[in-house]
Amino acid sequence: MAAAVIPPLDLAGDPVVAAEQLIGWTLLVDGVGGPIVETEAYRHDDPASHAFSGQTARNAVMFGPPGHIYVYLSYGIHWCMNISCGPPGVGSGVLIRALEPVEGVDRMRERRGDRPLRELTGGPGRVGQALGAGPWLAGRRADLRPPDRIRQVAATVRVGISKAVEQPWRFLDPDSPYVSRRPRRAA
DNA sequence: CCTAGGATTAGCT
DNA sequence: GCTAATCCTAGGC
Repeated sequence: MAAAVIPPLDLAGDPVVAAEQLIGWTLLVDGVGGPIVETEAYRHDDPASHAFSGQTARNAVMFGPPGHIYVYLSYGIHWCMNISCGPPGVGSGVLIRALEPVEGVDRMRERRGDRPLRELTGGPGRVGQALGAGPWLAGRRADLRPPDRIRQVAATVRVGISKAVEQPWRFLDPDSPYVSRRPRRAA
């Protein structure tokens, strides 16, 4: 029988490509995490990107080497996790919007409360909380493991932004119950 | 210095 | 469906 084809992962190039390839890869922080099922790409020349206005102390990780963790505080409450992409100096990344809670579920529940699996890591703020994200993770190398199986990948428009809203740069596994919300088709 | 607003979520109507 | 919670950052004065 044919060997399973592991999708390639190239974080050093276009974050849109990386965001699609990352679906199915397992992300761990100190052993806690699981397969990524939803991402969004943020290009350097993208008005919706934190890197759009140039490098600052806060977004510096996006301008560093690919494969490192960029965290930011959303709405003053939620620490969201990204993986830096592209060649150093450019400034791009992929937001991790949802993953399947597989490794360290107990620790996720310690951090998120005793909630059903679907509510542990479905949403960028939830992923951050479940994996213990905060400023202390900034710049750490992302712990990524290859997919254990092939997944479907659907592209939709991104969520919660006010600029470049038409770009279909959100990717998700349409068969996973752990995505943050049902897919909406790109216009 | 001061202010507006955000890559969101939870809880209530 | 609507909105409060909560705080950091960029940008304007």
